[in-house]
Amino acid sequence: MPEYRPQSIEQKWQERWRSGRAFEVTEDPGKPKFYCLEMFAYPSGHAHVGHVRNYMIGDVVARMKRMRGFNVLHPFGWDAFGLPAENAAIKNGTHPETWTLENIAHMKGQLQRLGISYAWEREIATCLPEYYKWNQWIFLKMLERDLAYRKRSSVNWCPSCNTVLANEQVVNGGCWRCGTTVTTRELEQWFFRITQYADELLDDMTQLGEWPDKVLTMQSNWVGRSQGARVTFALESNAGRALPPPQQRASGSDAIEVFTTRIDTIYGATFIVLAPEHPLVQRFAGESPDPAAFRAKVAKFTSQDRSARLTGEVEKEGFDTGRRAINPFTNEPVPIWVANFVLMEYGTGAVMGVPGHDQRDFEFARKYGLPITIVVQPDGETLSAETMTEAKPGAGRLVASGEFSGLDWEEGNRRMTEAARQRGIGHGTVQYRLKDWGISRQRYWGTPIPVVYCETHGLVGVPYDQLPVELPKIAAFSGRGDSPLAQIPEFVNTTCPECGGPARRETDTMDTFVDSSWYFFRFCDPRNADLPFDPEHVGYWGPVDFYSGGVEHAILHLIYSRFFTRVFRDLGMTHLSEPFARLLTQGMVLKSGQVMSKSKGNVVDPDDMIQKYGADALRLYVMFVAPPEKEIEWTDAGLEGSFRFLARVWRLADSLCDTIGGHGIPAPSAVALNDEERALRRKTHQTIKRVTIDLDPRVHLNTAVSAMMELVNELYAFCSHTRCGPVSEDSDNVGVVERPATIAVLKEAVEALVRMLSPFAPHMAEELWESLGHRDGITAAGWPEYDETVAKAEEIVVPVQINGKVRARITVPADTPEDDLRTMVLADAQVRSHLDGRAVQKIMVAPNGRLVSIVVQHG
RNA sequence: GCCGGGGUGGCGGAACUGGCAGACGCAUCGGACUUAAAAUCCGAAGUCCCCACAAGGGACGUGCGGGUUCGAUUCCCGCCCCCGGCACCA
Repeated sequence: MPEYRPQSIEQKWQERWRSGRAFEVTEDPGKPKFYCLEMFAYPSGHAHVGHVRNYMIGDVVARMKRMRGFNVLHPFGWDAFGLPAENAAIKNGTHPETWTLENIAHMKGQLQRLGISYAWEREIATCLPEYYKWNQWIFLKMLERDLAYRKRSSVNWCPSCNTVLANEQVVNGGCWRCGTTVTTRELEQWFFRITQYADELLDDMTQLGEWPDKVLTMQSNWVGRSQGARVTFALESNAGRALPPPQQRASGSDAIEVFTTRIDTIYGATFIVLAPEHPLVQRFAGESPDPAAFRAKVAKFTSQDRSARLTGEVEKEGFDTGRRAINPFTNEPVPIWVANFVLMEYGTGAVMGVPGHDQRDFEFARKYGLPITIVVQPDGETLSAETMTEAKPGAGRLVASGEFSGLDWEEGNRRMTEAARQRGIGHGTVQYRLKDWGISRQRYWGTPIPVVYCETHGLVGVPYDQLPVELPKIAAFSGRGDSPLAQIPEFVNTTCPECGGPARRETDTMDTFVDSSWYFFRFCDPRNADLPFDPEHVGYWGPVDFYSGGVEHAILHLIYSRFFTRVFRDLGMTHLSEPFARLLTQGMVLKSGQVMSKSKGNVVDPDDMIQKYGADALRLYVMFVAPPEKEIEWTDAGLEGSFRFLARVWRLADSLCDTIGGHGIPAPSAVALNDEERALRRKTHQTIKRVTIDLDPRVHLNTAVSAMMELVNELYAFCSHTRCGPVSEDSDNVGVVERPATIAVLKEAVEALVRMLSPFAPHMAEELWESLGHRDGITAAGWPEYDETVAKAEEIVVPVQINGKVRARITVPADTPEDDLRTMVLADAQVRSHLDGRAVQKIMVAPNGRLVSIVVQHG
């Protein structure tokens, strides 16, 4: 008997799949489609087992769906633009393109050695002009529809390297290369107007029933919708005059507009706080008695570390501007302060301070001696402004709120919003945390933004027929100066498409998240030279039915992809709004409790494991050790266990293939079976049922493997009794199985097992399938079917509880009627000894006769 | 602080809708085979207690404390801890 030697088998089948184009697909209206996708890879160099876990999970699903008759699209590609390539160029002098393409070649080899069933002919790499051309195309469409626009925004700047830094190049506030403290600079940058879709992105999450709750929550936090109102506080100098009409007032500087979610507390608003960057602050400074001192106080706040201010690590501080505004509900003047905790980026950059009902305002008021007024009294409490030690946010009844006093706070909120609207001093509104997506990167290795700046025509999009704007080759990377592209005159200097006059190219490139926001559509039509994709192809394959990847992409990538899908929809290129029907976020692979990384030196290279145990054992181990969503701790012993299991299956099938591989073996349903044969057949069908459901729809890959292990254990026991198969070798008289019924049930069991195992261990399964006498490959063999009546147990063991404790077990035929069951239980000797003569108060049978429960008097 | 997920043997993990807790595997121990070992095959095993031992029996046991129920890992209430997200967001 040949030993299980995975290496030669795996090479053999990988070569056959490749030459037979086994996983390439075309559209087939006669078959249901299934689009199975794993997040494509960043070609960082060598993939470790943590990276490839995701691909193995997807491959099990793809292979299983193929066997179940689906037309499966399972493509792969490379998220090939990005900073590490550029960093490598700066450090080692390798060109980003060379570095990237070499990494792709290596990682592709690793994936092929794992036997992942990709349609490699559809492979894409985002760094190729044939791909990024379409990023530019999409950008121009967005520009036309006012979904792309320019505005000033700040970037990280290293004053020593004299260059812009990406967020990930800022380490603890310093430059990644020289450690110099990073400052910020204002630059004109490009934005995508994702906020236009904020409501839709939030509301449509109800359609994402097959996404993890975790991801939905994260996205919903990210969009951060809050319902509230904008209210205008007039400046005191204008208090005597009648207010001008609202449209003039909103833009005028004689009033302050605040955003609040609790307009019902406005009678308790005893001060106003402006962000240091608020436009009125500069005016107040100019009008103040000592403008220099005023500005110095403002500058103290604006110079505070940006991120620290945003995260609230800086102590709350403020100062009184000396100016006052009129609370439009109380008509009382309130002081206007400036403080570092108010952010210009959110809302209107001005807030009303309600210290009685907002903890932050409370602390601020106590610190600076500002008045506190209670305007909401919670049920069963009487608050007092003098004695309270913290603010009381939340529910209650309005007090000291004029005509609104006595109302419940929610009702008050509605009425006061309406009152503000009627009086022209405010309106209900919705505020989002989500901001427009800044896509400009002052980097080389990305998609050039297809825009030129003409001296006479200003900003002009590059015409579609001139796409792509190709990245020029750069000889050397210094990591200094402006955008690398700005340093190449041949690139920068161009002509205006409108007038032919001199023009300057945009030198920023796009955020690489643009590349990944639509690649799943490109896979449907990867070589299209006229469009990003043909709507017909996406119409057939879309949406992605099963998408898996790391939870680190829960927000950005997944929300940008949802945004892009809606943009394509509005361009008439797809009917879809949601790109991914089902999402699985796979857990990480840890080694000694830590994430694998090159710097920690704890990476496990799949190639090493393949060499030692084979790709099949590696795949099986990773699937078996935990559910796909959970993180796993790598152990060599576990991998060895999986190898042992595969070798056990190998010995079983190999030793039986002469017996069960022949022709003319009857179907198990056509012959009379003895008890043992019937039991094996039942186990076979039970296993098929469990594995089928565990894989689809549940994707509980670990329990599917357990079920197959149980079947193998049962098969070994069966062989041991019938003296055949792998256990016959040891014995003196090798058992030759002659009973056709035995052969029939063995054949059914082994063939079902091999087929079910094939998504996990495809090479071995193909090899065994072939040695069992099949020619057409295991995918064509289809998924085994189970017969519910065969799977059903004939006899069941019914536990008997007496006062909640299991005291006996009786074996009865399945489907014993409840009444009979009661009688049998009460007649059972064991039960009677436990009853000990006590009277039965109650006896009940669990649904399907799974358990009998008796209640007796204690005694 | 708000939101989401979780806490089960020595370890990874099972348990579909409230019905035998610990499937399957790892590690461990024992037996068979072997001159021996490895490999393989077969078997044991939650904890504690009773019994000289075994057979057998009992108590306890799914983070903690209560509750509902004939019956709770599962449902409800109140806590503790761990992981993840958001957060001076008005």
